[in-house]
Amino acid sequence: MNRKATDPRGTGARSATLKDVAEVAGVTTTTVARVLKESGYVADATKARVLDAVAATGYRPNSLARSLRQSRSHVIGHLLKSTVPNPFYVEVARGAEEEARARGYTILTANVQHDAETERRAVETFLGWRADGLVFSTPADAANVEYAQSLGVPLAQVERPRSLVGHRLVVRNYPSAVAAMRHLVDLGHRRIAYVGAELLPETGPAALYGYVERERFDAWRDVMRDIGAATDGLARFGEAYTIDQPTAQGHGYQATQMLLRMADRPTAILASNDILAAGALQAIHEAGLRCPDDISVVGFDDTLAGFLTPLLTSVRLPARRLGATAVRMVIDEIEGKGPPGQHLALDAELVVRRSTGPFPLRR
Amino acid sequence: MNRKATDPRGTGARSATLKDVAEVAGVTTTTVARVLKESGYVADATKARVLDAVAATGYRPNSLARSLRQSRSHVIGHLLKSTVPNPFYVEVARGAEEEARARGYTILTANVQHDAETERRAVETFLGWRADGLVFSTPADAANVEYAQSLGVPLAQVERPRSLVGHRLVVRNYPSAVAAMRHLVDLGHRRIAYVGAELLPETGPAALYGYVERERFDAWRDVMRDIGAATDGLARFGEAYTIDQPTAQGHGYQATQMLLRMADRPTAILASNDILAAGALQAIHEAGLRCPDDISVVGFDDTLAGFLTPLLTSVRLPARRLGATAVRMVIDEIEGKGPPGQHLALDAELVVRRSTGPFPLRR
DNA sequence: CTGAAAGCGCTAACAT
DNA sequence: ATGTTAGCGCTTTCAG
Repeated sequence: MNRKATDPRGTGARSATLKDVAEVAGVTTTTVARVLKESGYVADATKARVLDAVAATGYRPNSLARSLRQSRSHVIGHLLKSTVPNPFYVEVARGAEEEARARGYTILTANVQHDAETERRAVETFLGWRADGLVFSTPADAANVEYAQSLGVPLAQVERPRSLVGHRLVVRNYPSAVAAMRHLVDLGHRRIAYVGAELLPETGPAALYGYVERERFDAWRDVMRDIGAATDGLARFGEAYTIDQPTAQGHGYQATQMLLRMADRPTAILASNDILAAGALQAIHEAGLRCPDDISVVGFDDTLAGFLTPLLTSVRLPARRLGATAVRMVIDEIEGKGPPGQHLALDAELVVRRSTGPFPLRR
Repeated sequence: MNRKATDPRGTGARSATLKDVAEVAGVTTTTVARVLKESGYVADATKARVLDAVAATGYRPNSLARSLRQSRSHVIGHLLKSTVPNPFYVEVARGAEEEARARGYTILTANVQHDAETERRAVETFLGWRADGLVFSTPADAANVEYAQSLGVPLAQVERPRSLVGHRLVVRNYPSAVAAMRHLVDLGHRRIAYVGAELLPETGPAALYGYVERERFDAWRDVMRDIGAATDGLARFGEAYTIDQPTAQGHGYQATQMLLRMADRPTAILASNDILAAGALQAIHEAGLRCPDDISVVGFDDTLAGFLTPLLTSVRLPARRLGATAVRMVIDEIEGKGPPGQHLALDAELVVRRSTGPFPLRR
């Protein structure tokens, strides 16, 4: 058998090339290629011989060579801000992978946590592989997004876009937060606290980043105003969580402790994510109170909700669809099937579980 | 400026090639290459001109071309069994990525959940990209691993190896489970229940897969025997969790309900993972009991532990190191720096939090 | 110290 | 219905 090519590891397993197949089938590489991509006319007899040869040689197309030749890699680079401890991004990644595979693309993933420098290097790596498009699932730094954009690479930003370039995909946080609040109000609550991450300024580049928290907070404020409830001292902001110290004993825990010490303490809490809500549940438990009997809690993201005690009422984000849609937009743009720079907002859904109950208590 | 090459999207952003740089610097591609990889003699003056040209053209090496030419892609394919809802695999992925980047490799990831067919396709994709090595972070099907092995691709299996090929990396579950049990025994517990996933047969291909659960169970059984405690009715097996219905209300919950109904109910529970432990906490809470006052709980994996109420005592797995080490072994083999087929076991560590307390109660 | 030339495996335009 | 040919961008001998 033909073994003239390189075989670095000496495994004797150099994979067959088109040429190998062609020789076995007694045709040229062109014909083999035609058979494999089912284009152009090939006689049935030849076709059969070629397919036999493909099977006999164990031929496997070389994506490297194809990409180089076509100046199209069919690779999408996916930059994930973080995946720990928040499974949200894992689902985004899955959605992205499924969509890409369905369209014949491969996803290159980089977990960049929240580091601008790591993100920059990942962009360079992806461009080195001549990725046809990029997806930033929550960009760490606007500069990186704009850099890629300036190079003409089709790209999408998922949640918390950092700038106005490329496709932007967000969650409609406001209405779902309003729904969560309405749920509490319908249960009879009027004294509802808000435990969230720090709000960033409304202007400047941070405005984009902060809109998730801002929308959730605005919903709380607006509903409270609509029902004519007092809000003094009921909104607590702090650091949602630190990636390297995943624990419920952070801001959610501490803020709730303070709320419970208030003379006129709240009867319900809207937390801006499940991690904060987990901290709230912990504080409630330690204070000897019961949820939802003494106080109701609503989370956001629906990541930990199903594992907490009691099962947490939370707002579920369309994570998988977010990833899939971002990839679809980018591929459509690459293939000239869709316009660039689309802006889309997907709906989230309130999942009612057991951490919310009526007030005043019926017993 | 030279724009003869393809520019499919008409962005005017065709990236510069070695040739472009060479023309600007007034040398040949050979010289540019020499400067870039800092090998061979290049006059300082030429070097400077080349570097200027690199900067001026915005040259970025084409990994596709380099890989094709060298028959070495510097790509490692990473097959992840699942990432939801268990953050364990996310950490494995991070470890793998960090190690790979440090060694100049790129990781291609595929989330294959638990599906053998998806896994097979991912292997094909990776081989299509001529990955230099593969890492199966918990293989779904032995056949896929053996197939890759038969092709001579260096590979590693992380936890739950399905066959005896390639590098195998596991966690020393037994001693850490013994440590967890000793912790409970030291607290005065003698009636300790075990809530785990179904044990698979000890022989046949499933034996490899089942060893994780088997080791954790064996530790429970052995310690119980050592302290002369009765074990009748105290071991409960079931489905740990279903990927698409992430909830604490599964086996852990139900098994604990049954345990709590026993006449001589256990004073502590060893759960074989945090999800089962979350279910146990839920059942305890709903039964009107308190943890650890009435019953202690120990989890495994330390994934949800930090978010549960009360904070769960759990065994932390060296997830990041697992991923990094698997990649290191594979790269070492690729580069001829290490032997193939290594078998390594890493230690896990008991993290004591608040779900475990003394028995009998001191109050 | 630098250059010329071949070729990695594939595709696509152009023959025949 | 099949073949010829010319590269994609890079690395690697081999010359000079």
